[in-house]
Amino acid sequence: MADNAAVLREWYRVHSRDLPWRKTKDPYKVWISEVILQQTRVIQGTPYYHRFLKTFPDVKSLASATVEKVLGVWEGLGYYRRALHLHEAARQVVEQHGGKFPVHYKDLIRLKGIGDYTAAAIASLCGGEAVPAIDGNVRRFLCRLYQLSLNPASASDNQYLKKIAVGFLQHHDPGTLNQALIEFGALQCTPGLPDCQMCPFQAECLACQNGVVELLPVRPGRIKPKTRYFTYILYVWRENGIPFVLIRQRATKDIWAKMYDFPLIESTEGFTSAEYGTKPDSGIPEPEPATVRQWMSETYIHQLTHQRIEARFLMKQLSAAPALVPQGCFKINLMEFRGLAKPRLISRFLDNAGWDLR
DNA sequence: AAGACGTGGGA
DNA sequence: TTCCCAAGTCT
Repeated sequence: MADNAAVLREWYRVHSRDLPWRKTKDPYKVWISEVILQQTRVIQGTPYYHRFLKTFPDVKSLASATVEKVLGVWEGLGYYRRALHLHEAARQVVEQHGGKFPVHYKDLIRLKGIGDYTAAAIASLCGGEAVPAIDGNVRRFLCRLYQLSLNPASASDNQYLKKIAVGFLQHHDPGTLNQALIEFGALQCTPGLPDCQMCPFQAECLACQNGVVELLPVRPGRIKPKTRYFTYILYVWRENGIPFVLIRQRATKDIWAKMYDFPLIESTEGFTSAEYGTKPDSGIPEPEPATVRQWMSETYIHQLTHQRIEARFLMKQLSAAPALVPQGCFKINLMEFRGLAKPRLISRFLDNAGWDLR
């Protein structure tokens, strides 16, 4: 084959973006950037990269932080499990590597939240290891270049793709080559409407020659999002004129693991304020003291990749703090709650209807 | 091995 | 409005 690696290096020399995490070979910083960029656009992740490193400049500061603090910095980025894994992996590094962040694939792959791609990226960028870092960009480029209808769920297909990528890493700086492969997929060999006229591989690209660029790589079938109906119950009261609410920390299995929101009734259908309490599964008992007045918010539609949440907020204003706090809930002053990590849905509600709570 | 896990942006 | 995502990992 023509020297694709050389073509790619030259393309990268000319076209690579000046991204903040490319200025360093510190594996800690590269790790943070790689995790932030998982399933996340550069434009969306960049402010978080700066904020995260400012808050946690090194692995030890991250390891010694509380999980609440880590989640708080991550608030708004999504896929919050990443923040939990980051925290856990930092502790692993302190305990198992004396706080020195590893740069070898075999060590990296053992860390929580670091999979095949991220381990290879850090190992090649920071350790010079010749391991292929195949992300969505690289997969797209290679599948098109060689017209491969690989099954993304097939382990053997992915092994095959790795062998092809390794071919690009021979005799050169593997970190730079991996970066170049990724950048090429991100900027030139884009998912939709790539500008193949401008592509240095135009003559060699099998997908381009055969007019199947748009069909590759093969995408897994998409599942239609399921609708869930949330009715949040907001117990609101005042202490010395300051508004308080009842909140709770979410479980680890469902969406928004370990983040904070309000007591919640989930139903198979939405129900109205009037229906609240009349349906069998509208659980939470009437508080003591009794509700002074209550009203229902408008419906908030929260569209996610795999689910659509229709949420409403039933405000129940109490004359004083509830005598009995439901299991798992606790009282908090509304201002303090603003400082806790919460899903976007809750932030939106607070920004929007927060006035009602005063 | 398939499904879950978020968000904001663009077509 | 609705759909498709964007530098994956975990279970």
